[in-house]
Amino acid sequence: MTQRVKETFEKPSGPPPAPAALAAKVRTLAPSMTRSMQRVAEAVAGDPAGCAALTVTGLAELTGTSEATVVRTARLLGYPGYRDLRLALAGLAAQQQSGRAPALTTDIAVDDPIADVVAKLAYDEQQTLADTAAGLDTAQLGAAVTALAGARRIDVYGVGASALVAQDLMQKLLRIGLIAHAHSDPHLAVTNAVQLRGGDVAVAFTHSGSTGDVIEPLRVAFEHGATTVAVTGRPDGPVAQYADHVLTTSTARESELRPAAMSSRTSQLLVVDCLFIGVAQRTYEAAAPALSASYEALAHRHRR
Amino acid sequence: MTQRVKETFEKPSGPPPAPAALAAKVRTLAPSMTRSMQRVAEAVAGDPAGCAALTVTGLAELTGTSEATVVRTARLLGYPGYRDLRLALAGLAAQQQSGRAPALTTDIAVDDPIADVVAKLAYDEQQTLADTAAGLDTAQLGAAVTALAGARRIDVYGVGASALVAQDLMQKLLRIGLIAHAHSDPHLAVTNAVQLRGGDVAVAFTHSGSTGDVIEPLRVAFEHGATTVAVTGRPDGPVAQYADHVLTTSTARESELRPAAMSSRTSQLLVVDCLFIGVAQRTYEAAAPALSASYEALAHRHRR
DNA sequence: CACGATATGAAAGATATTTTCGCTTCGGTG
DNA sequence: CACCGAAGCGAAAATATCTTTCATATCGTG
Repeated sequence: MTQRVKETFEKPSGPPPAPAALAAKVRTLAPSMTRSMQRVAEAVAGDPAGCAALTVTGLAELTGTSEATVVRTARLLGYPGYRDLRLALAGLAAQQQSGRAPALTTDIAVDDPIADVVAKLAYDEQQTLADTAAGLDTAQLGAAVTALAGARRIDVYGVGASALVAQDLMQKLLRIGLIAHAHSDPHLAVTNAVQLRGGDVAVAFTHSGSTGDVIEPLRVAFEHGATTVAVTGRPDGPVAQYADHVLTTSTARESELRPAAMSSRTSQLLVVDCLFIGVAQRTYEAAAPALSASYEALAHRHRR
Repeated sequence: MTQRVKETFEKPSGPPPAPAALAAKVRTLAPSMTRSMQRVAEAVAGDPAGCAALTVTGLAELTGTSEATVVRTARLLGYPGYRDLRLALAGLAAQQQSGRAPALTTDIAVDDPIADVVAKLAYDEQQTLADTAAGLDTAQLGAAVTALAGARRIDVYGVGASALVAQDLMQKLLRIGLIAHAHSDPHLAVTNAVQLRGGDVAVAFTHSGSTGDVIEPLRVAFEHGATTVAVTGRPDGPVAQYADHVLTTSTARESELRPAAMSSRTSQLLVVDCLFIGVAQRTYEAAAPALSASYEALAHRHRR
């Protein structure tokens, strides 16, 4: 068995920097930012139009940081430099200007009436979906789909809330005739990961990007030559180290009443759906009959 | 000695240069432009996005002119310099980009590019959320929340894709200190339902409203005096017969590639979240510490 | 409290933009 | 037809802006 090691760890190599996904990206990457960078990111996300009018030096002064920090932030957000961030900012500003009013989210309070809770939750989850869609790297997604579609065997890892997402992916893949297993028991996951080899695929779900119980089996799968996919909210987290393809899920603000698990689940499930549809497309000949077959099988279990 | 004068163009004194009116401005000012400037203006009006990516030098070369001419053109168009023209160009490009609607009303086709799949799925799920929120009966929801918050014991039923939703609800309820069990095995579900009595709550998830494996335990729970809640897409289906409270989930159109399970899951999960937040609000005193406690317990399982 | 790792900004270095300035062209004029 | 002046134009200098480097400051950790 050859020891696989990932060489480049910093360049996300995302194709073109996303235009509208900026706010989402800021939120997604915020945790991995330093204090100074967060100040810059905050300013940028808060007032795109205003910041677009500033030079590096200007923005540095405004945020009480240095030019270097501004450039670093721009890089982290996926642009080659400040100049390009600025262009994107101008674009964003123009969109907001012409488009609809920017989204403002209110937190859910303890004494909110139930109707408000429904409205706010629905809104937040819609936002999460939009952010996720905007932030998804379609190249990575396509690569993951290709790998899945041709896999001999697929393992899916996830614990806690992500275990359900893993199950969901497994169910869907099974339904179109692929061989998939979802593991939520870390020990069994590792035990099974050892069986994987080239041509197989391992998918790990972890919002934090640092869930040891999920990283471990992914690492084993990676080192055994399987194609590995990480679905995480922290594309720069430890899990990415062992992932051939990283799919980024969006992070919504969480509050006391709304744990992160809630929006991360929504986000992860969208990714699952995308993977599923993508694979179904690629394997259409085989998937179509399988889909209707499983539907038929269910019919008789329904009363009438 | 010849008196040399700094080459300046009159400021139109218009406050900010218009963003979208650029094409018009080019046409208006074309007659007063020199040949070289016209070439530049033409390029700019013809391909804003492309030009926004170019530096002065680049645009000068592209148009076969010089940097100076490019700057002069920018001035004539009302911008202080090329830099600002470039920003406006980026904004214009972004507007045009977002302007054309991606025809999201269509179904997902087998040959849709992956980017379209993402957009359509996200859009559909957003739609599902909106529909669900709009169609949810807050009175029923409130009643269900009240029942859950005061329950001695909670059973949750769901099979197939709904099993995951049931699990999700269980996980959330457990996290705030309630006693909940999710059953996906119909036999065990019935066996356990027998244990329920007044003050207990049973929740059933079934999109079709006619899944026998889920209706049966709910019926048993109902007959044993438990408060029963049905989350279904068919509020008039068989399951409603044994439900004290019916929460309606939305049904999106399904197609060959997009099974109903997909949108029903999204819809059901929103209901779960609403129930969860509702209960957390009612039991805030107990829930708040429980929430942070479970968060703490998880922390050490994360690397770093 | 020492240590290594990371974060940060000042200033040097590289690019991009703006200005300067002379060359060229062209139309009119003596 | 030679001459002149005005306007167009671009090469290159001057300036502004962006990027990189590097030394210092800071933080968490053992």
